[in-house]
Amino acid sequence: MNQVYEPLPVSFYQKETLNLAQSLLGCLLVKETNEGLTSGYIVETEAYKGPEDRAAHSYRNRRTKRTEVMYKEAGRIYTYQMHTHTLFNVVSAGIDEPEAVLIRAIEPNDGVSLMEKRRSGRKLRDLTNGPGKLAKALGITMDDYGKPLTEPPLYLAKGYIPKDISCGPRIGIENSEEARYYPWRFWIKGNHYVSK
DNA sequence: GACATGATGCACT
DNA sequence: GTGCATCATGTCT
Repeated sequence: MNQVYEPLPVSFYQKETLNLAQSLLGCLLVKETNEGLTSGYIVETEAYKGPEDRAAHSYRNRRTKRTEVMYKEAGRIYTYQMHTHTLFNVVSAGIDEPEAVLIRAIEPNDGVSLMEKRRSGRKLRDLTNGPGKLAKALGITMDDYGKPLTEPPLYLAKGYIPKDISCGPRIGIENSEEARYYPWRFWIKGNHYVSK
């Protein structure tokens, strides 16, 4: 299949994690598979900041097989399994700085019918408005773990500049004590496809 | 090897 | 709003 979008360069990812989490909003997330090309504009993200962030997998520098890619350079893919779902993160910060940005929701763009098929015929709005949902809709799996986001089959491309960004506490980390209140979740204000 | 846990989603009330 | 399926991963033994 021909590549129809130009991947963003690695320099795009080389910024402070909270900054990157906001910069990702409006970018086009593209996945190419044998079944076809699917894409969506990122509308919701969450930043996870390394050793001091109680909610991060890399809290207290916990370096395991799962978190290993977080210690690599920015712009790599960090996927992991949660219950029966795959969640997709963008690795941020420098070498040995285990930070990442979770992509929580996208706005469907290309390949909507394929995404509907992968999501058992659910309606447009329910296709990609959650981290597990968008991974399934785009066909993101653990096979993508550790690969660079700067080339197919999974990459980011230029999208649009969001008009207005909101922030608030992250979702689903109630057991993370003080970290549960950090306003490190970002979304495009008023967007129809934000998860909550 | 055994066991506890969860950055979720879905069905149900 | 509440309950729970379900399994990879991490930790302890």
